[in-house]
Amino acid sequence: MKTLRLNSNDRAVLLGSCFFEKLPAAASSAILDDVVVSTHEEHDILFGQGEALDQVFLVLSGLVRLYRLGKDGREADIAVFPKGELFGESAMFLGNRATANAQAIETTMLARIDSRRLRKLAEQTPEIADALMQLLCRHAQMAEDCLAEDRLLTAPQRVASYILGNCPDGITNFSFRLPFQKNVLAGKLGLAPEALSRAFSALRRSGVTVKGRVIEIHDRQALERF
Amino acid sequence: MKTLRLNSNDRAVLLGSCFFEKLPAAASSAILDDVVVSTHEEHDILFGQGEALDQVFLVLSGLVRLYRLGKDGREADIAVFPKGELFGESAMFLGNRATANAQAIETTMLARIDSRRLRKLAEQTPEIADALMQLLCRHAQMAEDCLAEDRLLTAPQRVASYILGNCPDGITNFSFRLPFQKNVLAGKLGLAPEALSRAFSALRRSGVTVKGRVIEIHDRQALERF
DNA sequence: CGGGCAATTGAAGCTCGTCAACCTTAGTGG
DNA sequence: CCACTAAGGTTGACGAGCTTCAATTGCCCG
Repeated sequence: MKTLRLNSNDRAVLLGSCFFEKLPAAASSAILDDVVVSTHEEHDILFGQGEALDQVFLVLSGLVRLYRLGKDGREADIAVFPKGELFGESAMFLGNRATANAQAIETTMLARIDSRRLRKLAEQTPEIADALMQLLCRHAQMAEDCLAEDRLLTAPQRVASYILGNCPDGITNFSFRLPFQKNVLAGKLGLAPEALSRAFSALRRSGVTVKGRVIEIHDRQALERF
Repeated sequence: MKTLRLNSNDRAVLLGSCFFEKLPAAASSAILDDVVVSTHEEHDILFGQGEALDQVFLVLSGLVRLYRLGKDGREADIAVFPKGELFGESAMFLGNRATANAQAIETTMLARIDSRRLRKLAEQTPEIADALMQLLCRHAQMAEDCLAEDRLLTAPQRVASYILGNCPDGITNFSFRLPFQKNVLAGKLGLAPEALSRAFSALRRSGVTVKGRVIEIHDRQALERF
């Protein structure tokens, strides 16, 4: 891991991210004042469950996976964060201890924000507090969505749901590229890689073709009915 | 559903709840200024997924279940809120739309707080904003915990984990009473009632006895190893 | 004592995880 | 240009774990 200062490109990514987007410029630059940038290789562990954690992270490039470990060493993914996502914010309110592990899935650049300072800024600036609440809310929703899908849907249905989530409304014919390896998608959906493979096979009958990372939907209706 | 004003007992429950506990008195009474109380029978639906929702709820007595519906009518529990818990707060930040259904599991009294007003108060009062962030964080964690347990643990392990969560540290012999029907516990753990039953059977061999709603642990170590 | 509901138990079926083998692709070096 | 390798992905076979349905037991409150 190397640490750097913030360059202008990084700054653009930060300001364009979901969290900073709606903040007034003054608030943003107050936060960005002492941001540090770090780079990580694929498979690098960013922090581990239970460790002290006094920073909040924003993905400048690459991909980060949040997961927990079972007693037997098995891993369960909680979330996957692409470029522009802020994560690690919950430690801020839970005694500065990480509640999960974080790992870089690809070569990744992170912006690191001091959480104590951010919290102080949130006290002084209602807009920042509001942005934080929206972020927490979004993350809570993501987890609840996952939980509900895990409990209500079968593997092919979860995959169908993921595909539909990437397909604009009112279009029957559509194609898009997975933003990561199938491996990662499987983890995100709570499936073994083999199960994901079989799910794709099952969806072929409903007009889904998969070539490498490219997914084509030929009949949106059929997917929705699945 | 009947609606009432706030009496002194309700007020005590509110002020003693996790959310209000740490708030300065001025902030609390500002919020409680226009609180309304409503009563509900067992099985009453409090609100439904997708409905407009401009209130936040606090359980004064009884029990509330948050759940989502699958296409086939099956239900997946997201959370169960006992007395003193605040819920429905996420709608505040997501366009005032409920993202799940809520149902009274028992005869229940709710305090209803206008969410627009609460949000305004949060802007003006950093302590309220902070309490909200902690609440959101706790709820996010609860969902993540559930998700991780669902994915990492078998049914008996999840039940063991639930029992251990109700058993103070450093004690080998312990007994407590379930705060709700086994039915509800099954839902909370993402199990069919039959599966919960079988899980209890399996745990008998590890020193857990169940009589009605009373659970006895005779060997904490054995449970932890499970 | 009996009705009704929760809880338990049994049997059957389905979904998914696991293990192993195989295929495909890309990258490497002769 | 082609053989070789390595890693991701796919397929098959099998078993574990949970759901479902059905029947039974246990329990509370009339």
